[in-house]
Amino acid sequence: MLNVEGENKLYMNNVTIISSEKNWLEQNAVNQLNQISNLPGVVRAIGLPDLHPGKTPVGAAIITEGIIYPHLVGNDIGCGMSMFMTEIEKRKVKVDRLIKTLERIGNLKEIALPETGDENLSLSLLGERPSPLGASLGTIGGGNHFAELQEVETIFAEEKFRSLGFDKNQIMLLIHSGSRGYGQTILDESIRVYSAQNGLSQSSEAAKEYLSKHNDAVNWASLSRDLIAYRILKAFGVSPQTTKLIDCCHNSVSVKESDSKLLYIHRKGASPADQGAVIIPGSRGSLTYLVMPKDNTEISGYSLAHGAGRKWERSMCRSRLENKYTKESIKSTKLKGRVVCNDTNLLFEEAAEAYKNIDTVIQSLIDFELINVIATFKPILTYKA
DNA sequence: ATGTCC
Repeated sequence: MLNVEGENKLYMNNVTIISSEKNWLEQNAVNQLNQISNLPGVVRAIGLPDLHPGKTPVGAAIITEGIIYPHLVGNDIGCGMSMFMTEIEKRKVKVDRLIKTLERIGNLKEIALPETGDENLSLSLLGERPSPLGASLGTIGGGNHFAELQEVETIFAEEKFRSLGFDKNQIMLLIHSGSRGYGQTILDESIRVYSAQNGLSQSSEAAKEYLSKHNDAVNWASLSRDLIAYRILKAFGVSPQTTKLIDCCHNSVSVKESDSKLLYIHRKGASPADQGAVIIPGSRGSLTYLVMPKDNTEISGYSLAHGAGRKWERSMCRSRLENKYTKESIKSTKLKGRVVCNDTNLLFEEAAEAYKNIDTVIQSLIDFELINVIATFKPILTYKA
C-alpha cells in the first residue's frame, strides 16, 4: 500500500502502515488511525499488519509527546502473551486425556492458587491484590483469550531458539489473557474523574495516577498469566513450576527516550519490538511465530503485530460457518488441533476463518525488515474458559 | 475486552 497523494490519499502524513501488498487491511481501520493521528500531541500513528477496527483501532502503536491517552490502550491494560515450557514431552503427550481433564474441571477457579511466598512464582501481588478482583486473577476471560498447548513445528534459528531456553522435545503452553475487570476500572476511573478521553497532560497528577495504576495492571495481568499456566499444569498433573520463556504485553503505554525527547508509545494490540523475542500467534488453526525484532524498529513505532488480526466481525461468524461446521466438528482445526470451549458462539467467533492469514502478516514484518523468524509452533489443544 | 448487556 502506498501513500497516495491528493483526493485519493489513504492516510495522513504522520501515519505509517506496515503492510505489504498481499496483506489485506480494512479501510475502516485505516480511517480510525487517521482520526487518531490528528489528536493533540500525537506525533505518529502506526498501523501494524494485523490492524483492524475497534473502539480505537487494534494492531496500532500511537506515539505522543506531552500527553497520554488512556483510551488508546483500552480497558484491557496489560493484556499479552506469555509462553511457558512444560515438562510434558512432545512424544508422550496424550491430547485426549488432557481434553478430558479440562472438561472435567470446567472452571480454573476450582484449582487452588499457590500460597504467597512460593519463591518459584512471582507472587508478590497475591497478598495485596484488590479484593474485588481477586476472584478473576488466574482466570482466562472471554473473547480472544485462550490457553494453548503447542509443539514445535520448524526451527529457523537453532542457536537463538536454544539460547532463549526452548527445547524442541517439550510441549509449550501459550497464555493470552489480560487484566480482566481491573484494567477496566482503571480506564473507567481515568475517564470519570479526569476526562481522560481528552488526554492527560504528562505533568498532571492525573497522568501520574493513571501511569501508576496502569503499571499495576500490567503486573497483575502478567501474574495472572503465570497463575493460569500454574493452574492448567496442576490440573494436568505435571509440575506447575513453569519456565516462562516469553512474556510480551500488547496493550500498554510505555515511555521511550528518543533524541532527548520523551515519547509515550501507546500500544493497542501491538507487541513491543524493543524488549527481546516476541511470540505472534495466528488463529488456533494456524502456526504461532517466535520472532526476534531487528535493531531498528523506529519505523514501526518500536512495535510488531500481536497476532493475525480479525478478518470477520464476531456477529458474522456463526451465520457464515454454520453450514460448514457443527458445534462439535468446529472443535477440530485443519492443523489437527483440538479445542475445548463450552461456549458455542465463541467457538464460531474464534474460528480460524475469522482471522487473517498469519503467514502474510509475518511476511509484511519481514518485508519491512523488522524481524527474523526463530521458529514456528503448532497449536495442539486450545482451551477457552 | 468486561463477574458485560438484554
